[in-house]
Amino acid sequence: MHNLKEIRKDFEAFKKSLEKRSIDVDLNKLKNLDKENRELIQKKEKLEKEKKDISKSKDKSLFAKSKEISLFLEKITDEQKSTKDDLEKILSKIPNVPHKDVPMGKDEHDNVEVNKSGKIPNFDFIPKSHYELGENLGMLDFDLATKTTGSRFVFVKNKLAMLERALSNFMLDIHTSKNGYEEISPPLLASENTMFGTGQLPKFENDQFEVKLEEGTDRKFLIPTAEVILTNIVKDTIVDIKSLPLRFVASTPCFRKEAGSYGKDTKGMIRQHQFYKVELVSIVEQTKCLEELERMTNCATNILDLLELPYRKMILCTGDMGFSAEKTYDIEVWLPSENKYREISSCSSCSTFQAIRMKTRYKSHDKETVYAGTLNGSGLAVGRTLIAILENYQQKDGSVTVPKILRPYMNNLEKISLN
RNA sequence: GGAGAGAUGGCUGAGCGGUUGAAAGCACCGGUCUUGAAAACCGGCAAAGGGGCAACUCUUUCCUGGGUUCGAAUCCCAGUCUCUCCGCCA
Repeated sequence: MHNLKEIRKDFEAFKKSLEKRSIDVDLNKLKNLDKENRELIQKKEKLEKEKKDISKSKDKSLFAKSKEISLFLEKITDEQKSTKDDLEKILSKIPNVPHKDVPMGKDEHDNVEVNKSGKIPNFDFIPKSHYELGENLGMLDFDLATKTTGSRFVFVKNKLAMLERALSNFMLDIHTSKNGYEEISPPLLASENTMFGTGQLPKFENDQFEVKLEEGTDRKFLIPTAEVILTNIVKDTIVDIKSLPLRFVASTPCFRKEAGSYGKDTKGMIRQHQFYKVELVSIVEQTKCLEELERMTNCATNILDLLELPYRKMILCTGDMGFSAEKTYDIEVWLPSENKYREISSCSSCSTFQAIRMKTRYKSHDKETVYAGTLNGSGLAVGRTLIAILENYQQKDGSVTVPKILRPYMNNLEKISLN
């Protein structure tokens, strides 16, 4: 969320900075509501002061007047409250402003490649897709998931289930022992307020799975990413600056409705309603966001290096960035069957955008209370890593070689095959 | 599910109708002392919002939302959460 005070300082500049992003918000209305709101506040405070003075004076002759003021004050207060609500409603739906480094663009076609890494495998046969490989091995079962649950779910079985588990453990080990992240096993449900904090609500309610609970109780949502729950660890707190940066990692299932992506990636497990992801979250001093973004992205690509998977790093253009981000790198892994790179990680700096929503602050070195910076990134999406391994490590006979670094996590298994 | 107890500043914790934004302690910051540090002593230290170029000033906030009152952290009602005991399930 944006700081109204900052917006006010230079409204035109703010307006301009958002032109790069596709937004459906009436910024002029925002400006007017802000003005109206402040006028009402002044009126209100004047009355409150009057009332307070009377009560302090303990002058009985003025008590009746105070009562009168109360009545009027009630009206003004209601009016101010509803103006404030309208204001917040608009404000909460405005996306973060892109950082200057971010290239202008409309959609994913305008993203810019930063670098490539790894060797694209050369096959002397036509490489199969991950779902062909998985189904032939009898270790990916989409039909079974349709039977028990519905579309966009999958059963991962046998050695591939083991591989999935190995991937999680491997990634967690690297991030905790080498990259300084603290491992967390968090709740998978988040409250409405938590979802608001990271920006999933109110604008993207349609993408979320809400859990049906008893009437009258607080709403709860299945987390679409561990980012939500890990970032909100510092919700409503003034963090000790000495404890920064905070770095958390978790491997959790993620749940997404994927509304609006009907017909997209319907085959295979690229786009599922449920998938495992190892998520990295950093809470930093607001001046250190971009520095941390580079670090975090390196933590993610390091996993691909270790797995010896070819990838490229992209910087997202203004039109393709997520709601809360000021700058985002996508890491895309090579998928032989599609003959192209596909997203396997997304690392974003959210500047103070989420911190303002969550009320996460710290005392800066010059003793000011300021908002923290938050970052999140996948390190990596486990399901898609599984796909990448299947496709890049496939053999002519339909078996799959286990990447060397994972073998210790799989009883030294070297090959996944039918037998 | 039944019975109690509680929710106060970064933390611990007093206050139970009127200069209480809130005692005290810890933590933190500044100073004296010290070769340096520790200790001791002195001083400072909440957040959000409004007005002002600024010094500064005003308002709100003691879980949340209502109510009583000229006046509420303090009284009443509703809700949320936490803890203890019993039951139930793991």
